[in-house]
Amino acid sequence: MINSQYVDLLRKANYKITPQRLRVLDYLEGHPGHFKAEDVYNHVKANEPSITLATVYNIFRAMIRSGILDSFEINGTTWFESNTQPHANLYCEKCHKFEDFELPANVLPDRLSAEYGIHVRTASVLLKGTCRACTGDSHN
Amino acid sequence: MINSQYVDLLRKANYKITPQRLRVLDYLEGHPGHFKAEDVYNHVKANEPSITLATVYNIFRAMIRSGILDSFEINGTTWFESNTQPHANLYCEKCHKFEDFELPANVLPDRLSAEYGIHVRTASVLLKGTCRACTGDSHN
DNA sequence: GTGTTTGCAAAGAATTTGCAACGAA
DNA sequence: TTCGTTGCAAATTCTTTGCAAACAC
Repeated sequence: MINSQYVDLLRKANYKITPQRLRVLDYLEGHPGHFKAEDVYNHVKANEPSITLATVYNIFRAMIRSGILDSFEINGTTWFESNTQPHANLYCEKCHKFEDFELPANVLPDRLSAEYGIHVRTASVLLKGTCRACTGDSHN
Repeated sequence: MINSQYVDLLRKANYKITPQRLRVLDYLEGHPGHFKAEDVYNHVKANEPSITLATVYNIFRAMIRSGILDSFEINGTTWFESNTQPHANLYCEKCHKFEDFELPANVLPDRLSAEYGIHVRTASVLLKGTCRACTGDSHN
């Protein structure tokens, strides 16, 4: 099964494998991009009607601690993503979608740690502006 | 007066110069680092007792639009800073203070815009980890 | 004078908490 | 069996809003 890597990560971090957590992993499989708690809540509710938003938040915390998810905040809401590799997130202020961009090697956490004599646990690069599609768009 | 540059920026953006806004500028002058709305509120209250938190938020919005302040979010609260030059903010998870770091030229907004064919209006690099002081600290 | 800003109280949005019942290991 | 997890409701925290009075220009 395609999610077994994530299941392993949960197990390694001493989390139990519950049906709710498996349904969230299903969501990740089908949605490689960026999502809010409510997006996942709405999706999981279809198969697991008793689940609550609080449980989704709870599960996200476990998954972040397991190394499955990363998160960042925009305008008071937290966005999650399963791309845990260092990268830049561009939030398009026109179409309100995200686009990922590679980061130059010299801003990767390890490089920053080494260069500055600090310990960088997480690094998030958040760009706000206009995405490729909307920039190329003539009618704006 | 040392704040005249900020006053000019407010004027250029068509904002009026009110006593409350001047008191917030006073705060900036004495606090070059990172602060929350409540920090400024508590400080300004001393000279302007009728000010409210809502007004501070209101003033911050005007100052962001004037190019005086930048902001970013951590754990559900918004932090503000008057350093509007591109840089990385390290949030130390041990001492809960911030430390600023220069960014390599290839992650400056203009470079990213050019390289990726997008328009980058703001770029925020947020590092979480352990600051220089706490990393060098033996007892942890 | 005119339109902006302030102060106040109340609303809003997102996330967390407490706790009893449930369930994975 | 045991302790972590879920579901539910309520609470919290941060930020915004509506509106009348005050004020900058």
